[in-house]
Amino acid sequence: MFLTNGVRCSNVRAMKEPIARKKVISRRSRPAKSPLSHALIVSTALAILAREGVAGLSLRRVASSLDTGAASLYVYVDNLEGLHAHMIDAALTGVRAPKSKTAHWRKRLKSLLLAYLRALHRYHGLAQLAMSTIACGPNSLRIWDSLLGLLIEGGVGDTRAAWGVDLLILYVTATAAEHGPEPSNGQGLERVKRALATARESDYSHVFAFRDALTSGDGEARANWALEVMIDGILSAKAPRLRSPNVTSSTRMS
Amino acid sequence: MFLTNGVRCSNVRAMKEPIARKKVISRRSRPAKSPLSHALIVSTALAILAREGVAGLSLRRVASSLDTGAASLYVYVDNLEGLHAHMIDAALTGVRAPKSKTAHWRKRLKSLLLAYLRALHRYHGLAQLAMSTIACGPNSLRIWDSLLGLLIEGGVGDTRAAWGVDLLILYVTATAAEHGPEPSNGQGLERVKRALATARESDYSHVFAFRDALTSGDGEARANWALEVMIDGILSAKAPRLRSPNVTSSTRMS
DNA sequence: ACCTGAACACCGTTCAAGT
DNA sequence: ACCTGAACACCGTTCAAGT
Repeated sequence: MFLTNGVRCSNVRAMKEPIARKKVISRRSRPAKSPLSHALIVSTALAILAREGVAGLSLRRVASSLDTGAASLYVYVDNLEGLHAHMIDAALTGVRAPKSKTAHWRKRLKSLLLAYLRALHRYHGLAQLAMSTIACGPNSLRIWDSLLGLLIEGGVGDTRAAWGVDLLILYVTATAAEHGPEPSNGQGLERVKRALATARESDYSHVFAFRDALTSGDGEARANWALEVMIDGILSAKAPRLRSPNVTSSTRMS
Repeated sequence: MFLTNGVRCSNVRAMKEPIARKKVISRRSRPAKSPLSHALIVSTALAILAREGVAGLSLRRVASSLDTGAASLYVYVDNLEGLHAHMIDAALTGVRAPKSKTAHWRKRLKSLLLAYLRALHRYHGLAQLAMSTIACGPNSLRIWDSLLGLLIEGGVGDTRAAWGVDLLILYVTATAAEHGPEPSNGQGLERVKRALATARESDYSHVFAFRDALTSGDGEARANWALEVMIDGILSAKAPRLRSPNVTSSTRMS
């Protein structure tokens, strides 16, 4: 209730300030302008990200959306990076695997990873934040847990499961960051296509031969293919050899 | 000559300014303070990145290292993002695959990818730049070309080669960005370990069971394993099905 | 053609002061 | 306990003016 209200407030304020004067007549008639909270700050920040992308996101911008100064946020937020971490976790709320036994584990695994990909794509630039801040909030942990469970169900029960999950998540996050709906990346892709188009056969014969294949397919198609590749690889890979292959490690001694 | 000199100059100036007064007596005795150039700006920026990390890198900082104002750089550089792109390509200069036939293609492929990984790790935060700016300078093209050639040598001659190279490069770039030597990521890893340590078995049973495996191994060991996984996967994968599977695509008609 | 100072419109973060 | 204005030390980029 408060959350949605807060977000809408920020929406209104974002487009200049015509109503503002009419609404702020009395300081008594409303509860001290929706009493700032951690959740309100995070949801407002996500709303700004959705509307203006990563370039428009700043503590000052969030604060002005909330009709206050940036300093006020520091009661609820450690710093900008901390806010980013909480934004990521909040955006991952709905990301879940299909119910157990409704489909083959492999299908459910891919479904969860693609849901994660779509969540990152829902907000412009969220994936960039996810690349610079390793997410480890409750929603991230839940997703890790599900992924581990699905690989275990698929018979990958050793260190491969842990490293495999790491690989899968890293790939999805990175591909979202690279092929995200960000304007800068849109330009980036154009730049790449131009570079490929001007690559001469004498200099870069293989790039020349594959110049179309290199940029073919949309994001989801490529992600689909890459996930198949990695799952196949994880299934057929050897478990990595470590100093001590199972749980007992030096860290548990010290 | 000028490059190295420029870099050293910036090095000196970085640690306060004791010699400065003695050196800048005459404006005639030196060639208008090493005449600014694209290459000089890029190498100076890389030197700053190496010394102060991504947080210390800015156009103003580069300019002050070069004893001028930020505005002066715009003759040689489009903007900050353009500078980033050139820095990445410059840092990739020495990244090469071992000579043909000196080893199995698979060994040479991994060697090239690990050389790329090490190049990204040489400068703190360069990988982060590489994630936000798709590199497509001459050195990047050369690396792409080598990778494609090696996969082709390994019998992967269709669209898999193009998408496979994309996957491999994306992974290496992303893992360098995530496990980079950046202080922020150092903190990040600590945060993750703490989050894993406090994950309760009742909430996240699989994460709990694999909490050690999830953070075991150093960067290179994990990269090694992940590359094996992906190469295996690429070799055994089906070629992705597209509207038109080979070179001829709609883009060549228009 | 190249360089520059000053300005513009921003940042994150801190801190003394208010309530 | 919570909020705030003002300040600090920065940003990228533009532009008129100089040489």
